[in-house]
Amino acid sequence: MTQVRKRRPSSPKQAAKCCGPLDSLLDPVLFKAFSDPTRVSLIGCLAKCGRECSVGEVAECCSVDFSVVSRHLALLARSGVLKATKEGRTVFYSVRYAELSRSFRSLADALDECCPTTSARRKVLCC
Amino acid sequence: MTQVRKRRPSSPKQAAKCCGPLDSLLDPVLFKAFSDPTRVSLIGCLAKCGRECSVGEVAECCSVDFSVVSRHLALLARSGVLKATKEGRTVFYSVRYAELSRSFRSLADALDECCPTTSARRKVLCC
DNA sequence: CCTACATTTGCACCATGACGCAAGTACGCA
DNA sequence: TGCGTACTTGCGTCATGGTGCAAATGTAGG
Repeated sequence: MTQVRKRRPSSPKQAAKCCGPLDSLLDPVLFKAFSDPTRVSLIGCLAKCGRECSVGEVAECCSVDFSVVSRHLALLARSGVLKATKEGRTVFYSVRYAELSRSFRSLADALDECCPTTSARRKVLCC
Repeated sequence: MTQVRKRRPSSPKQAAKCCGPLDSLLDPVLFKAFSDPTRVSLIGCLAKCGRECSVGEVAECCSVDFSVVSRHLALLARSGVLKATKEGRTVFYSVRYAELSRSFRSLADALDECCPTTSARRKVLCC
């Protein structure tokens, strides 16, 4: 044993609320939505389409199973990336461009505020 | 069997290069870096710190094992989120604020361009 | 009501990834 | 060269998540 380790078995995966608005903007749920290549390709398909698409239409875009597409689209809707509109038995999905743009832009703003080159160099010690 | 499915067993997880700049900006690697709560808390710790931090300093911020912090920070550096600077046997990590801000801002721009409310409604059929 | 269609859900399988411990590496210093 | 410090890496374990198939659900139309 050559090293001191900290082992607090309770509360793994806690979110440390640290740096002002940055923490709330870095939502793991939103980023997880974009972290899978299949999901990204589905978003790309919807973007290329330029209109609302049904699950079946999106499924024609990619090689995975129909049910997989359904699950991915539902997850993306839950994450706030897509908007789901049900018409009869068909569900139309579309990209929430404006909301996403706003999220990423405010995240960029928050990052700029933290940037040591633009703001004065802070001396706050970590924890 | 009540449903037609497509099964192209070759090339799973292909990235469909669809909608102009959007696809290249939606890099799953970058988003995967932000998709883990522990990693996000480490980033928050570095942000709160406001300066370069060693692995040991960051490790004091959270409850996970030292080795876990080391791995997460290395991954974040590989993903382009952090900058690693080695001084002797100590590695200092800092957040690439400017680069990240630029990435997210250009992503927001690309999303705005795709937005049907700002640009003319397109009629392109998907696939 | 019955049937066809669009989508969702249950289940099993497998790959990936996060984690902790221990051992290994790299570096500075005496 | 030996020791201590700072970090990395190998390995086993466990949880999560992506996938495909089949069955179930929900919904319109005859």
